Amino acid sequence: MQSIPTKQKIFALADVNSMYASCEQIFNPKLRDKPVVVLSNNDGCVIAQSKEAKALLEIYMCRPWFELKEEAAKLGVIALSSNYELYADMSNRFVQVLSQFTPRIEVYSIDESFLEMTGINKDLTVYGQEIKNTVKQWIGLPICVGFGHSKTLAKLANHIAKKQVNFNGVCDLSSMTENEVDTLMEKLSVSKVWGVGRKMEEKLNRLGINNVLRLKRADPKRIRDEFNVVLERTVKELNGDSHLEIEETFLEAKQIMSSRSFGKRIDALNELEEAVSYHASNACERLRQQNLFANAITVFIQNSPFDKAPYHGPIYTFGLPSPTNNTMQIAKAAIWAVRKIFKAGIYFQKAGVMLSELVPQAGQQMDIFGYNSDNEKSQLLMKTMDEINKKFPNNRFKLASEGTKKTWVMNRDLKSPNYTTDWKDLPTTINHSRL
DNA sequence: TCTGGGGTCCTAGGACCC
DNA sequence: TCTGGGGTCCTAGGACCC
Repeated sequence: MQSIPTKQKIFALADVNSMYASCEQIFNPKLRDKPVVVLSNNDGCVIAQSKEAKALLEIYMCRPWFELKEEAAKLGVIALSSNYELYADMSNRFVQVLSQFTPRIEVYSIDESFLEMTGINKDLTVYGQEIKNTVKQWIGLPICVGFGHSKTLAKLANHIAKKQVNFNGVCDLSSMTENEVDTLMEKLSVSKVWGVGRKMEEKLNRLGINNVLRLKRADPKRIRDEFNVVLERTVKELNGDSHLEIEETFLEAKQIMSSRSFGKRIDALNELEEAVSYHASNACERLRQQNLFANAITVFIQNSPFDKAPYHGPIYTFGLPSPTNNTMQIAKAAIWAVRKIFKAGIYFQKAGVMLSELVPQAGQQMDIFGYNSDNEKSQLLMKTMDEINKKFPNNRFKLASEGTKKTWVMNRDLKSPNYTTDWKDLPTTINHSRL
């Protein structure tokens, strides 16, 4: 028996255009209307391009910067290291503005949010323009908005709004006729669908499903047999049958990871200990922000897959004696683990710490002596540490084991100032003359 | 010299139990 | 002379997302 939807839902997806590049352009007028690229940590790869940079060369994305540098310089492309403090702050402001338009928002990533629009009796194309213009006016970010009867359709609508200029940044699939929607879908490759990556695209194409319309019309049962339940759900969502809800509630993390590649290769144990100690401290800070405690820790170190030497990536996971979020305890455990997996003569490129089996404060277990190993004194110390670090982010209060030399720290040579989160970087008339 | 970091969900297969 | 079947839990690995 087929269930008939009593009332179709409506979702919107609001997404910032070239988020990182746009943030940089807002605060530095010299970057406006210029080709700008933002680089990953260590200035490794291109992870964002302004629309001007995209126009020059689409394939910059995800390619290593050292290969592109020269050519980019000739084309007048300006490169910047990523400034996550700035992007995170702008992202919060973006969500603030969106909350003016609907009470139900799901912050999906740093640059996109789903909005529940069911029951909002307005011309959504007009409403979308209003959202777009308000965000632009209040915080300066350019966005696109897509509407549809499922999250998957809202995502697709957003893609259309972004790529097809005649939509002027807003696409509402929910008010179109089935024929109009199908015509749009027929022109899009399946890889544009949320949840279809490279592997699935290849397999779908082999089965003759080479555009979105064909995926929409595919038999869900067959898709489930050939692929999995997730893609089956996607097919239903493409048909306007909503299976994914807005997730407003803050989901508790299941694991917290801190890892990063080094600015240079490292073969000394003491430097690896410093890096691992830093990551333990960083992960613990995020653990405490969510009032969680970890039961298990994983430490890994690895050389680069791009180096000539064979891949070596030892990884060690073990349970902690009792759930903790104490930086000193976890850093000690991490150092112990890295000593265990360290091998001399390997030039390591990356290290990381992952905390898992996370439990909320209430679920904290007592150890066999009947009291928490995280006694009140150490809790107070952690709290003080977090408060100091919040006030002085550039002068962190940290463990001695993190070291002071930081030879392993990543390169961010081209980073812009922290315009919105650091008083001394606040844009002023004086700073503007410098820009 | 230089090739991101942080996640989630699902599945298959092994171990173990009755 | 027999070698079933179903359930659960765990782990590793694949695929995907931004």
